[in-house]
Amino acid sequence: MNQTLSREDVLRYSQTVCDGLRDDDDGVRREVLAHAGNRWSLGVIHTLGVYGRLRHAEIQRRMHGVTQRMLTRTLRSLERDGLVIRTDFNENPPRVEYELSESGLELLVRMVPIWTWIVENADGFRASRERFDARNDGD
Amino acid sequence: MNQTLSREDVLRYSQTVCDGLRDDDDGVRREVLAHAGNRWSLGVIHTLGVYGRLRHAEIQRRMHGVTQRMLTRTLRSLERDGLVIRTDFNENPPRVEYELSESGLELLVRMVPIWTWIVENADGFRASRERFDARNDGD
DNA sequence: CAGTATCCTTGCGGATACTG
DNA sequence: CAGTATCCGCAAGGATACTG
Repeated sequence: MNQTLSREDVLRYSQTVCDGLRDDDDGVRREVLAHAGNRWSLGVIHTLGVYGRLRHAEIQRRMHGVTQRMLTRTLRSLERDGLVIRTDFNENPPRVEYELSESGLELLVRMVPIWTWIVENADGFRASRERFDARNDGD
Repeated sequence: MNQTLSREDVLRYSQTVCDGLRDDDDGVRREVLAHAGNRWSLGVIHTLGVYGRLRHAEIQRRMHGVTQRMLTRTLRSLERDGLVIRTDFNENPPRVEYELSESGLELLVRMVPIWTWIVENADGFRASRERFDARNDGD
């Protein structure tokens, strides 16, 4: 849990964040980052990471609660940024397979520590919220 | 760039993602994760990480383009999840200072690799998008 | 200075029905 | 099977004005 990472360690590296956030004219960086935070992207990346090549319906079956529409949208935006590779076999009935690109795998690798940390500390977050809400009820 | 991380390495760790995404009744985990991906949260966390304790207006000055309203909202939600500590000195004129909590620093630590990776590969993402858009123009 | 209050636009996410 | 096409509610994000 304790990373024995001093504030100085963080600062040394995190200057990149500042620089990167500023000159992002087209917003690409922020949008790639958004893949980490939105409803389905991480789930898709993870599913493809674990199971390899999958068809549309197979992904949907392995994820909880995605609609067909949102899955399509998510896959499109991931494909656009090169994180997911789409292969259309042009068959009838249609067969399309999705797999994680090298890039997508790299993102997954870097997301795992964060997600693990969140899961481990979920109770702490919940508690913090309860305290906050209690404090702000009496206003 | 090459992480020499095999697909197996990733899978070993990333099972947590799957488990964590499923039984998240109140959505706390996903919402904490969202701090990583939304417009301003990461910027605030980074700014407080670099500069330490800051007042509302000082944060705004150091970030590019945040409105007062969005900064307040962002700070509130971060405070609620215990990532940021708010200290109100109850003075007049008002003085309120914000700083990163231990928890917030831990998130920042885990965000730095992702952000660094995104910044380094931004050109690749841009290129991927152009190819994608070109492909899908001819439809 | 550190906020609220108000109004507005945009896009996310979901439900449902339809198509090649 | 792998999508589109519609329609919808909701929250993010922004502009502007006001307050203790």
